[in-house]
Amino acid sequence: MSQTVDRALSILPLLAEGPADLGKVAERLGVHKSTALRLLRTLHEHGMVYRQSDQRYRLGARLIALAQEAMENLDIRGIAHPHLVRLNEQCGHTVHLAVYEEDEVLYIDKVESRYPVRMYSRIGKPVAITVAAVAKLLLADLPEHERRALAEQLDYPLYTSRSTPNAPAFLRELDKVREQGWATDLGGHEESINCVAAPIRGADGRVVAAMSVSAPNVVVTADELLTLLPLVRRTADAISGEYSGRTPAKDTP
Amino acid sequence: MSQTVDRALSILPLLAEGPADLGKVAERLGVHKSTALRLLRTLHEHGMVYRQSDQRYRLGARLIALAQEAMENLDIRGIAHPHLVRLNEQCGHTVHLAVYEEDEVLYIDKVESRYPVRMYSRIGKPVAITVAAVAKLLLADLPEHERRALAEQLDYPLYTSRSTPNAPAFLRELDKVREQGWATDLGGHEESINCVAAPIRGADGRVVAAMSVSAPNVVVTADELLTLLPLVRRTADAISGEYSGRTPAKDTP
DNA sequence: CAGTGGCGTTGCAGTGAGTGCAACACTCAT
DNA sequence: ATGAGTGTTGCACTCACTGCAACGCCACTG
Repeated sequence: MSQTVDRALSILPLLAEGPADLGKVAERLGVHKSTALRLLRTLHEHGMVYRQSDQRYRLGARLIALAQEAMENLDIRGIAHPHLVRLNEQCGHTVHLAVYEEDEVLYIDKVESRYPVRMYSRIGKPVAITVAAVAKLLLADLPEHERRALAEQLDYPLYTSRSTPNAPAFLRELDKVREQGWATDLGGHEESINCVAAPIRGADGRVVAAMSVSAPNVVVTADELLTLLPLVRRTADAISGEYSGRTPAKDTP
Repeated sequence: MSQTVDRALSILPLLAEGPADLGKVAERLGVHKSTALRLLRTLHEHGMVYRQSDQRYRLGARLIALAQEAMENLDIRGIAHPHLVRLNEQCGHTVHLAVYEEDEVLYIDKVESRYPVRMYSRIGKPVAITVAAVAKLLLADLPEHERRALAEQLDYPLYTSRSTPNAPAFLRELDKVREQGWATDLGGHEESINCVAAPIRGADGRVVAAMSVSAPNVVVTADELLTLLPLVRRTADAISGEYSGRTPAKDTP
């Protein structure tokens, strides 16, 4: 809509790939160097980009700080966090909280496993949308046309032999997940890692977030992990109750 | 420099305070509603803002994802991380890694304490610049005029009775820190929390990052924490060596 | 249910902000 | 020295951005 802003914002993902110099930015944007310079300067004034000692630009600190505030303001996160911690204390495994937003699912909170073997993930990282248990729950709740449209436009990378292979299989899986009210990922993203997930709902019953417990095979088998399902669902329901205002937040017990 | 981009970027910190509707954004920017609308639309197309169900805008997912990539691309972080983990395994306390950038110091990595009592902090959060041990190290290394200028323009909030009260005291503290090559924060930010920190230097000897170990009084006294200083310094030096290319990265031992 | 106020949205004419050019300054290699 | 490769500046042109006014839409409300 606004050409100048559009160009300026296009610089950010470009720099996310790695530091770039003025010439490269101008080239990638398809504009004159002087134009790119002015855009970069404006971004710089706002701290969105940083000029390192070799004169190249990279993403700046303000961006990180803003993202930080953005996450703190997601009220579901603040409500859920103590519940996630308690669940982690009970089962010891990695606990994740994720939300859906504009064709992406991303982790917004995480409590690390207390076992020495940990899985790799980071808050803020978009999840493997076609296989992650939390993604299935969040997408399963979308209106049908939106869900179909999204499923069609997605890529279906074969992380493992158990990854969801294509859109029809994915849609079937989503139907199943919606019906049963919980989801799993059994080695669909990384061969040896299993997850079990449950939805968090708002007052209107819509799924606003999803949480999961993940553990590698070497710690517990998939079957053992599934025995945690009732606990995970109870936790998710407790968060739902508090989020939708049905249950007042408990005083720290 | 560029009015349109400048205005658009000004929207982001505004939304970081909390969701806002079109009228409020226009008012705060001092522009017409239609202008604000176009800026917001452009931001929206890039995923920087999100329009929630009540039509108000808040910061979007792409912003969080970008910040994520920004941090992953800081090479000091990748190099330091295994060292931080090892240090945490040895002492059990919370370990932080921080960098200075454009008048701010922010945490870019963290390994959680293994004790049940943890301190609050988050990756990406700007630190209390006038009291944090890592901040002292990073600022102490700035060129003198820059250091003085920054010290003058800072606020000196009295978090506790031991907080640095004003610019002259802060500059004296920085001189001391620069001379001794390490820094502490003994209850200057939170009454019961102490930190000990050491600098990480690049090939040219300039401080590029700082790391710290933090623990609350209830776990170890300040004196006990100080006995960890040699270990912290050795770890910082090991990271320095690897970062500046003197020591090749070890194979996982 | 017509009336009213508060929102977001659209089309348009005017103009000033953004653009690209060309020349310049600087730093490295050769 | 000489050259190629950077980033930077000043300027004339013009097109993209601006603000206005009118419109559509919902939620109240008397």
